[in-house]
Amino acid sequence: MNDKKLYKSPLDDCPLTYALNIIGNKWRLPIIWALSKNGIMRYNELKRNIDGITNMMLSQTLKELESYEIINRKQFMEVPPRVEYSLSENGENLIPALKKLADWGKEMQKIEY
Amino acid sequence: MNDKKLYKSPLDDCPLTYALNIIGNKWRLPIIWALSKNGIMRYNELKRNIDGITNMMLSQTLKELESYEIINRKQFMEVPPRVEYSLSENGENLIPALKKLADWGKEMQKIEY
DNA sequence: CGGGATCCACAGAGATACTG
DNA sequence: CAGTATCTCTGTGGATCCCG
Repeated sequence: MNDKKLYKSPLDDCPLTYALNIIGNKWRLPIIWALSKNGIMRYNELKRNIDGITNMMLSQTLKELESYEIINRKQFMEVPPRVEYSLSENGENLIPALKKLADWGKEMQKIEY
Repeated sequence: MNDKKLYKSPLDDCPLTYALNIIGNKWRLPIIWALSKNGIMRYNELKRNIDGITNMMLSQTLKELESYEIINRKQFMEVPPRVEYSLSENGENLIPALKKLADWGKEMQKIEY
């Protein structure tokens, strides 16, 4: 399961660098954001919600986020298959920090160019 | 000056994505962090302080941060040349948000693996 | 001292097609 | 429905050398 996990810097001394490695990839934020807004979501629901993401990127990123225990994956043994994703507690704890960053970003957008 | 600026997504709708594009590059955080700790710093001082950074990466990243108006560059017409860098107000405003993220990262580091 | 120019390597993202 | 497997390509970072 956690055979690979981080592929950036293995020895993440700085907590800030560590955090940014987690959310820095292209599709992680969109997924976290979507789950934060909608609560529990299924695979194809996420795919429809996140514009431009491919199956490969979605499933790969979901697996990574799961390995960080930022999201929960709940699989139902049914036909057709059903899998539900949601933010874990770690994931929820991230949201306020992201909001702060977003506030800063909003101010920045106003003054640039 | 701002002939190129962003080379990620030109139309950054989301303020969060916008913020992450700004701080997401490899050396931007280390530079911001160093300036936040030390106040005013000279070029070679930064270089000594940031482990592993090359001239190219340092000067390029400084220019980018300057174009975002996150840092100030003050050049003195002396021989030998002297240039001082420091955080601008935008840069200072970023620090609290980063601290929040770092707090989260610290919690994450504790529970993983 | 404080950079700039050029060339190159490689990780990470994308396209496409297939499967339990 | 919920994913995987390959293969390719581009952007970002790095090495090295040069300049005012």
